[in-house]
Amino acid sequence: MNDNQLENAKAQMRKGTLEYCILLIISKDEVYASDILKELKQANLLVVEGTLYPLLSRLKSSELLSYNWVESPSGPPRKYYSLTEKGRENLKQLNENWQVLTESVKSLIKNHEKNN
Amino acid sequence: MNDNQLENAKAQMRKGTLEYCILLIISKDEVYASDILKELKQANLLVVEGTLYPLLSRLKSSELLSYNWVESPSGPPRKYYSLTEKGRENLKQLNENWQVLTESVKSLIKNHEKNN
DNA sequence: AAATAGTACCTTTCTTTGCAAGGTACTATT
DNA sequence: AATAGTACCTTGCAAAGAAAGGTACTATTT
Repeated sequence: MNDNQLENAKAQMRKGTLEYCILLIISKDEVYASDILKELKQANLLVVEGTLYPLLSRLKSSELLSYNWVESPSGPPRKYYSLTEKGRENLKQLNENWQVLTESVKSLIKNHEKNN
Repeated sequence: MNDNQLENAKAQMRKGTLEYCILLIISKDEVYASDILKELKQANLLVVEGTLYPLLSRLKSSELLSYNWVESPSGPPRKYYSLTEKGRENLKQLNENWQVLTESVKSLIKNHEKNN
């Protein structure tokens, strides 16, 4: 049993937003994996390669993302991702859902604060 | 492969807040499982028994929760849960973490909106 | 008294998924 | 030729949500 329950719960929170955040990032510019990792890091949302690559693949095969290969100035070629139409549609819904969720949590906080 | 990617991502978001929300609910009053399910439902956070019971057990064995048996006016006895000291400490940290996370997401939204 | 319905607890089984670790391959530099 | 840096991906493990099924207590109906 893992008894770092606190870190665990924090990780859970972060995970929940992962896909949403990645779609957000890709919605602006075409980016490749390292760009995404960098932006998530700047936003305090730590993610590693072993998480990101499979997730990008899943989103690709669900047709939310497309990519094209672009040669790098130095090193191997890169996969630059962008949102498909379906991806944009999806992101819009996740935006709404995120708003609803934060409101829900806010109401729970309000109804349960400072009674202990 | 499950290709309801949207529902999936929404579920992910909800899951991320689950433990936090449950601790919030228990922080106010002693409650038993059905109370928790009811409150989560009211907050649009659907959860089922098969999710809740194992989670409560985990929180118990991590010593964030304690319970006592209370006889029901009709039916089998109930486990009424309350937060331990450790549980309250934990909740405080999750509160902070939730604030930080929502700020992070907010900044991502700000930096990536309406450029498509 | 037996059967049924309602409530409350819990477990088994399956699937998804995050992540550490390891692997391949391309380019540039030493 | 060897090393370092970058970029892609996969393998294997563990955690955890959820559907379905199980046990047991009480109250009501037949």
